[in-house]
Amino acid sequence: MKSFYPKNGRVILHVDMNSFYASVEMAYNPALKGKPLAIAGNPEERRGIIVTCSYEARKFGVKTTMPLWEARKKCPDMIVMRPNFDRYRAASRGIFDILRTYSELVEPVSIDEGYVDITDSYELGSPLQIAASIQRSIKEQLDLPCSIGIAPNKFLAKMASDMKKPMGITVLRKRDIPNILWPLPVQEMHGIGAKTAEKLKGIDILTIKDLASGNETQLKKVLGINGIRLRERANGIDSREVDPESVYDFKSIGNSTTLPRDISNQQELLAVLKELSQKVSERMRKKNALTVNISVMIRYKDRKTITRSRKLKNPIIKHEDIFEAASSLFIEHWNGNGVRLLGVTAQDLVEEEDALLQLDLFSYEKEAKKEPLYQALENLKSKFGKNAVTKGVKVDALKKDPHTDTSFNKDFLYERKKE
DNA sequence: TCTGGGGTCCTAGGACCC
DNA sequence: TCTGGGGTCCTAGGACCC
Repeated sequence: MKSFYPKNGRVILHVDMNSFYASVEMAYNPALKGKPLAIAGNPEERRGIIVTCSYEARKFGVKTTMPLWEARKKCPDMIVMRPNFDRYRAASRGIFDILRTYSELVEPVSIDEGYVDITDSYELGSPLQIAASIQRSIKEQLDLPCSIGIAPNKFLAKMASDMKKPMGITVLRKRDIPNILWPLPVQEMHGIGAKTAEKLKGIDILTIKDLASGNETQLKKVLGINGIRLRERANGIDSREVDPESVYDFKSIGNSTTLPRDISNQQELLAVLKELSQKVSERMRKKNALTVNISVMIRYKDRKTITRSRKLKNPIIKHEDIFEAASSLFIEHWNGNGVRLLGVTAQDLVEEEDALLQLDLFSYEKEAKKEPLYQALENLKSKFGKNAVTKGVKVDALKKDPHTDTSFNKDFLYERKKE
């Protein structure tokens, strides 16, 4: 079995839940099984789009992101439910707990899909046996269906999991690429959407095979660096590792909302921004993240959407500070027309320690002009509390300080931190 | 009768510095 | 009088995915 894979290669699974939200509802209420079911937002609040639907509903042509009225026209007997996110999150936790019993190298990529590196799990059986066991466990323990792709890298595993649904298991070896991957139209590829497919059509690239042998200079001209990467993927090359830590790696935290009706009253809009700021702040606290960049999104009633962002001098986390940044951005850029959607996003997140470092350096630059370093640090300490003085600050601050005292080393500073 | 909300990554142009 | 070229930061927007 191991000889199926290149020497020293990896064995990666991509586990993809089938119509996840709908399946969770069916597991929760088995009377729904076998029926056309859609999870959709409330049309009264202008959130009436299909989020997920069961395979029975798909038979009628119902698709994700389709407006609810259109889906109902196609499938009048469809059962429609509002999303129960707590339920889905609980199911998701259960799934990843199961996956982690097969390998420690589990990387969730969204609520309903993830990669598992089973290269070192050979004692549990062949890759095919492991995949079958995972699929069975998830079905038996949680009553949820999934499809699994088995391949030597993430990209191929992802493509493979898409090939048999529901409850499929697909092996995609390097040598299968010409027969299985290459005949597919290029837009089937993960990472290629309508726009990219259109651009590729312009240079006569229609299938993944065309892309695999495409002219690099031409691809770079049309798609930039992404063109080169897509060509690599089309050839089955992908060196990304399965990274269990990436879940903790947040780049931004944002909340947005489509308003139940278009609003052009500034007070009302500011009230919405305030609520969004509070939500963002709350989520940041849960993750111990601060931000140095706030952005606001405004979608007007004609659906024209703008985003405006601002870099901040100091990291913030309090909802008042977020609201202040968001509201000033809004007031500066809102054109007065009716607003359909508002969003607030904290971009450029920094961890608490790094944030203190930035805070300190900023303050230090001011202080250092008048006092020697040790005095400046004392002042910082009294201002921001002892935790404000972190190891990072000292090292950087020392580098910058013209009055550096060599006895003023890191050890001393570590001690200070412990106080 | 319309078209959600959560993200990531990349590009491009202007400011600014050397 | 006539102006280079590289690098980085900031901002806005686009493309894509689930």
